Amino acid sequence: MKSNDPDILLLSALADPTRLSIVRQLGTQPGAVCACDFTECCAVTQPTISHHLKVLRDAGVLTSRREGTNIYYEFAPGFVERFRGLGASLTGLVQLA
Amino acid sequence: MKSNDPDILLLSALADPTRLSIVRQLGTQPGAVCACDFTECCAVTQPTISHHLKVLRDAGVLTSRREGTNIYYEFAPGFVERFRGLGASLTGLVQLA
DNA sequence: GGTAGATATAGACCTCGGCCGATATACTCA
DNA sequence: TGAGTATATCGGCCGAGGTCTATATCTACC
Repeated sequence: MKSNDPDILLLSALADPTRLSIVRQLGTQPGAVCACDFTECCAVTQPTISHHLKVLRDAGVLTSRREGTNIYYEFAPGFVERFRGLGASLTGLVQLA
Repeated sequence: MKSNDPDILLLSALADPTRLSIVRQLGTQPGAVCACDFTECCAVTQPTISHHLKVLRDAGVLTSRREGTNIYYEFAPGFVERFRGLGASLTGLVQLA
């Protein structure tokens, strides 16, 4: 399977219940969110959350910055546009208003 | 893992190289495409293509109609809008122009 | 330096799903 | 009805990846 297509990477990153919960939680609040706040939303352990955050980072969905001992995550710049562009390119000629 | 979230179903359906190739091929030509035409785009056997088409159908990406012995696939009505809406809902408050 | 808290990494386990060959089903036409 | 073509289903194999526990790394503070 292994694909290096960035679109596959992006879609795969979002196509997981735990990761989509993380992304949704980020979407419901403005600004960055501390990694420690994600452990509540999903019934998984801290290492698993950390793993999923890495997947989302690698896919270009999120970016992170350290602040003391905490690490804050937020949407990567251009992610929204990128997701939209993907949808548009998928459907190609099939145009809409 | 098993999720019944329709968004997960949709994203999972698209997050596969073979299926994304199918979707892209559909996007490059207007109207419906015969199932027999997908066997060329990907280096997989006919049963595998059939399997992927079923996944895409079940996820609500495609619809099919029989025409003699051939079966024609095309984007499900509202798929484009649904994909867009998903992107918008994911990013929630994170607004854009 | 030493301790405590937050996050990441390593390694193992097990399920999910993509792939195939074989076969079944659906349709057409003679 | 029987042969031929197109598509779907079945059953099994195997690698990818989600999850865990244990442990390492990083930072702050005393």
